[in-house]
Amino acid sequence: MPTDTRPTKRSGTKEKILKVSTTLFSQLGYKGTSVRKIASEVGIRESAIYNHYKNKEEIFLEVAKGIFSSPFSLSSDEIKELATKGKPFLQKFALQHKMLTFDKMNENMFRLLMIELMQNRELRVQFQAEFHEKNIKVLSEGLFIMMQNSLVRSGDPMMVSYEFLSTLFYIRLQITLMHFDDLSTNSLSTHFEKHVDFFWESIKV
Amino acid sequence: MPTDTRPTKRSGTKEKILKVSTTLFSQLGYKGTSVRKIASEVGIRESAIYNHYKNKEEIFLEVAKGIFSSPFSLSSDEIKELATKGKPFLQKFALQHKMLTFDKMNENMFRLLMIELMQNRELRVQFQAEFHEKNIKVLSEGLFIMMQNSLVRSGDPMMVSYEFLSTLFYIRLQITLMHFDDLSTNSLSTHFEKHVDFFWESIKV
DNA sequence: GTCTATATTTGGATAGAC
DNA sequence: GTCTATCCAAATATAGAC
Repeated sequence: MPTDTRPTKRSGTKEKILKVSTTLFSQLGYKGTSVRKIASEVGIRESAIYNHYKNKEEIFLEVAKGIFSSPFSLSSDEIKELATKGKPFLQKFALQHKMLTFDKMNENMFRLLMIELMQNRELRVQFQAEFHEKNIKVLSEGLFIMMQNSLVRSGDPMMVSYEFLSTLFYIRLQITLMHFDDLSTNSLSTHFEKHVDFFWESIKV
Repeated sequence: MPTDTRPTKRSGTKEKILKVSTTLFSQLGYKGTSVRKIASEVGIRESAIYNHYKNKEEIFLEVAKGIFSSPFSLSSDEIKELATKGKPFLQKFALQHKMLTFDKMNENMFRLLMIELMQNRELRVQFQAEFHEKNIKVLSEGLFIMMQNSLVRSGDPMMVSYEFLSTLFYIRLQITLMHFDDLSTNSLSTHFEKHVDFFWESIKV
């Protein structure tokens, strides 16, 4: 059987719907985005949408899947290795956040998260687990090692992680807001590095 | 003329509309809140709403006015006085944020802000000016004085203020999210104080 | 100032021809 | 898989009686 007999005809319409929807949802939110608008941008009629997705909700859920999927992560081994060096661990962590912040796709996802966070309980639960707790865990592991090695002053690793993470979040929020209005983020782009420098001075022994 | 001849008949309906709208907008956002729902909660018909407000937008703008109006502020004199003592300045500032966070009305306003921030340009501009810059200014003034008096290590007051403010914001966001789902914020309620303690240790000479 | 009735628009979704 | 046609529900808003 040399011929490709996959059932999916690859016209790409489904992918295009998803792409257009991602942009619209991240700019207008769930309620602000109509199936009409999606269809219009894709270049097909509303009814044709329903050949690919059961309803608007299904499109949104597909889009929302991408919110907490990060292209970056630190393995337990990487954490251990970097943490013994001290500052480079924080630098790496902050750099990953910076890259996410300036990545177009992740920016859309962050915007969508902010829009729907107050209106979607499931998203709040996921934010707590997939963003907050996950990041606190990674940071705590690193900081715990640094404390053991007397690289940083001792304290509650979770609490110190909280301090470090919260500023990264705020920088990301501000940059995302400015990008929305096509404002320059030059002055903010170095904030990630400045934050690491300030923080390291704060905790190093 | 002993009789009160004010043109406004004080039935209180207009105030009730505003109150109900505030709650609904802060829970469901602008698009999620219908005039129907507002009228129903107030206990009148939709059409009666229009005797008090021109349209839905006008109600929203009236509600939105309260977002950046804070019952707290620090005068220039208060800043100078507290800043010379060092830590008490930061404690006072953080305490004010804590009170805002746990005040029902301000919690609604913060929620509304978060919902509409990504969808309303005017709100983004106001957030930058009325929240971010205003707070950075107050903090910078205090920190500048502390640096002059050699109470804290020298550095860029604006940058240090940014570090301090961002964590307050993140704590507030988390608490607001948890209150939305009726979750206990016991473990978070002391974060404001812990943040001040940690931060003071970080910057004090 | 509130009501009933109604106009109008917008949005989600389906049926059936091609 | 896409189109036209259509339906239905929900939402904003207005007119006019009481």
